Amino acid sequence: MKPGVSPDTFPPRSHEAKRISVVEAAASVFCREGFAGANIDLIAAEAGVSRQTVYNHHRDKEKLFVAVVRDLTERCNAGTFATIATFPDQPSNLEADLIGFAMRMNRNCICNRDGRFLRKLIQTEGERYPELFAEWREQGPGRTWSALAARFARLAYAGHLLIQDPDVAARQFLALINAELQITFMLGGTPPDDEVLQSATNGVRTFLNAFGRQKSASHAAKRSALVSA
Amino acid sequence: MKPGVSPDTFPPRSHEAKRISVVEAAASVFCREGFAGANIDLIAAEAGVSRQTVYNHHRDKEKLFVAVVRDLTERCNAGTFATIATFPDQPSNLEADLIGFAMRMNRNCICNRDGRFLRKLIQTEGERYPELFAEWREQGPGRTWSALAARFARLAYAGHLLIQDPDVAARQFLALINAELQITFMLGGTPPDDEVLQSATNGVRTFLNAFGRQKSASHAAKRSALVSA
DNA sequence: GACGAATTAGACAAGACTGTCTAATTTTGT
DNA sequence: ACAAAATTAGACAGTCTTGTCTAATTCGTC
Repeated sequence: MKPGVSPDTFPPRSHEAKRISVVEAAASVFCREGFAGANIDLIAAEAGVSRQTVYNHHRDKEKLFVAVVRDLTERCNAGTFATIATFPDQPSNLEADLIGFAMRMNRNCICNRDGRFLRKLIQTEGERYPELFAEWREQGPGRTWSALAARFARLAYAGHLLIQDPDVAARQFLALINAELQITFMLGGTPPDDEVLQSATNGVRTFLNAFGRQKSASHAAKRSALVSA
Repeated sequence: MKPGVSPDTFPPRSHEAKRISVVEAAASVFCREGFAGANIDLIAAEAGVSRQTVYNHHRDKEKLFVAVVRDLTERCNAGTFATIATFPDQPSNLEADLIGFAMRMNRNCICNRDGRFLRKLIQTEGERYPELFAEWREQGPGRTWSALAARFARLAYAGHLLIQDPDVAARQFLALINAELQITFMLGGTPPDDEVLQSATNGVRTFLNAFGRQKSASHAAKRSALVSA
């Protein structure tokens, strides 16, 4: 090879930029192919670096994998806490505000690249790295659910909801707003916006029918529509 | 193939018994190691046959994988429809009957070996075999959800529930009764019986609060308990 | 008991992958 | 501009895996 001018990307990237490139490419390949099927040469090519650079930054395949999971976990947690911070503590329109929040949760934490990748890695390799994913479990869902439960408890205390156990309500809220996306998630896909909205809307309505102070207006309206049909 | 006397134990097993052994062992290994990581020698050893026998029954690794998925899909569907047949159409105690049904769904369709294995294979290899899993999707969740929705529609028509959209209600029912088991499922584990019961109970109560004719007694009781606390 | 089909253990070629090494080149800090 | 550090392409040994083949053995059935 005779590189008078690097034919790669426009400018050469820094040391740190390459480390990031490698981890990103590795995340993509590990998700697509699984740990065993992932190929270091492919990761290097996808990151736009040489194989040796991959080994320079991360001693071996296993260390690289751990780095990928830690990176995804950290970013997902940050995104999730940032999104929970937008929880509607003083709702003007409870249903609309909760649907908005549900959409933000889905878009920023569950359907985005990091969320999908981390979920897939947990599903496929979780049993192989118990300690690594135990760490994720404590830092991620454990604290996330507590934080969300606290917000629901506040809403209940303020009289907007009737909740017995805020932890249960928080888990059920998350389950409900994703109820219609399960199949897509299982196959690793990204649901289109309108499906996400549909699932969030249906989920929030059912949640409010269960935990709201009275069954929501939309429910009653559709009930009479059903009767007349 | 007429097995007049079937020596199921250590003595030599029949042709058909070996085919089953191979598929079972393959399911286990594919789940544990993923498609790429699965090793034919290991499958053969785990099935108690020679490697050549594996190749005799199934031309190659990919055909073996497809056979495993078809086998699991078929058994899971059969189990699911059998369980849906036990849906409480004429409930004496709606909450108790639905909790019982939820437990049967969890135990016979979701937490059992076939359910866990099939779910894991879909998650890990779903993107690699679009047509295979599209088939599963139509035959499995597609028909399952319809069948369950029909049962809920009947309950609603008989006046036991207030449901606008039975399909949405069916999906939300399944989401709710598993809401507390998500993490365990993600990591491929089997939740203990008491957790399954807890999740089913909480899920059914919330479901009935949302879709029942009035909020359930247990809810009202706990609500006053909460207020007094 | 005997015959054909199935099974077994093992060898085998072909290919893929990991992780190391080297020598040349490029980038970065000063 | 210069020296140190990082990066690159490529070769390489060692290992593993798949799928085929063969020759010996066992099984099912008459």
